[in-house]
Amino acid sequence: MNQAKPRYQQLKDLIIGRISTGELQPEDRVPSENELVESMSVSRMTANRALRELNDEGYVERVAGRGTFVSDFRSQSHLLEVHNIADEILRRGHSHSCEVVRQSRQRARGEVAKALHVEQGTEVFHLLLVHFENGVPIQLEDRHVVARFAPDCLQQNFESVTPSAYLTSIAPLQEAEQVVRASLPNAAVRKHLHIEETEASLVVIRRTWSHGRPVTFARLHHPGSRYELTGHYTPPGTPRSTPEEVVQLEELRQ
Amino acid sequence: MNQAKPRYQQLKDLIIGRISTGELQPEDRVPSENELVESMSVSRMTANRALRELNDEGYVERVAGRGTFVSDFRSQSHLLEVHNIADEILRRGHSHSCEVVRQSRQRARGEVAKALHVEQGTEVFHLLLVHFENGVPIQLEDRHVVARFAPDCLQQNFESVTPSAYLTSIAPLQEAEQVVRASLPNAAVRKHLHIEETEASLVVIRRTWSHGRPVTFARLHHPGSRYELTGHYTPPGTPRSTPEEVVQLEELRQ
DNA sequence: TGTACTAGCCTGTATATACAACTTAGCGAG
DNA sequence: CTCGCTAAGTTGTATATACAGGCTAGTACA
Repeated sequence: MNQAKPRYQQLKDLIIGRISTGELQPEDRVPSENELVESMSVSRMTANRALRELNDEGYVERVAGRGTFVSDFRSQSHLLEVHNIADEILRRGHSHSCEVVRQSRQRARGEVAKALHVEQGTEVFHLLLVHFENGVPIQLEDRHVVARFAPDCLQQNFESVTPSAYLTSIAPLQEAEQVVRASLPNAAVRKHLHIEETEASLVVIRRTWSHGRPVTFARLHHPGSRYELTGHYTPPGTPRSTPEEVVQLEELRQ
Repeated sequence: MNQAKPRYQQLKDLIIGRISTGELQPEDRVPSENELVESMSVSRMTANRALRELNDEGYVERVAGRGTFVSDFRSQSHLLEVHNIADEILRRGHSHSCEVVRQSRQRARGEVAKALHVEQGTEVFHLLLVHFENGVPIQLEDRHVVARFAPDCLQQNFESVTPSAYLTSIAPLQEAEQVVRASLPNAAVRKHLHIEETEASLVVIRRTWSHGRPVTFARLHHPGSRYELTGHYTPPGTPRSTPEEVVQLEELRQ
């Protein structure tokens, strides 16, 4: 059942791994194509494809004549792009960890049943996870999953596999809706996110479909002082903004 | 000064051109790699790279053994879509009104100067407007505009023409960046939005460009209890959601 | 000492070739 | 007629090779 991944993908995974463990820090030099040819026994074109795709995906930056270097920030992502908190953190070159607060079987009630298009009392799984960026809590994930789409959900270890990765493995994402809200979090949320009573939280409510049916419904709480959504809009046919401009925006955010 | 584009990019441009003129419709078959080898006199690897990147970018879908086909269009709106509060309100069938709190000439300082890429002390206009939906305050718009792009800004009556309409009339929007944050508003913001001390606000910080230069920088404050951003995501090739499902989401928001 | 140049590394692109896996149409045996 | 096989076309991947062009450090020369 386990397909052997293509060689260029193995190279990408290897390098992403080194970035995510912190072995490679932003600005660090990534092995050159010729070094990968030597050490990994691949052709230069294969090494080229791996590094080029990592460049396109924003993990690294390549400079002809100098080399390939780990990126500092993620290139623009659409606000609505369905993103995975773990990938987002890793792409920033930071470490991601996850703590499972609850992983249980429940009967769908009220809002959850309505959102998932199931009858009251239908079996669902409930996940409550805290995601950490460099040890600091950055997201409280409160997720319900329709049980029959994910029968082995309770057996998963979500401290090593992220729910996003698990869910896309059992059901391909086909559609998603998001609502973004600002609110004052209750005591339980404040406790998990380590925030003050006077701090707002940014809440993303997301529902995703597969095969025409709602599969999962999640409320993602973030500390207002440590998290924001960013986006970039360019009408068709406009030249990309230069990295310099993006840096300007970074400063502006402080 | 004009570099010759690489061959694979020329192929991509050619195919994108055929799609944008309508010569190639969604679901239509795109020339295969071997056909491009013949007709364009390139190697198969070059044709492969062009089609593979068009696939990664969502223009086409490739199926091993069958061929390459134009994707169903990606006209879904992004959360990031630059929207106009007045249009949004009118679209909901509600009434929009606007109160001008301040409309003055200023010298750019600190964050504003940096965001607009101008020297400290450059002349800018400052607008402070409150937008109402059915008489209820829904947005506090705190906007700075580079003066030389909008010389008659102070003469405008923003209670009848919205700033968005005015600004697009003087300078075509070419690029925009947004940051979305949750925060606890200060007393002034609370007063204008008629909200309690214990209510969070959703803040959209938006910067827009025209002709390669920042033109305006706005902070849009919204009451957390009465405003939210919504979005919808559909990967290429997925059937659209039915109106019924959207209605379901509306209910869910209550 | 200072400047100019070059050797060596790096990425970027392009080609020719090869094999694997998937899909479909068509053909042939039963 | 139907089932199954095969051949041809397609994408997916991998390799070896080649040349162009950017960058840098170190060397040779003035």
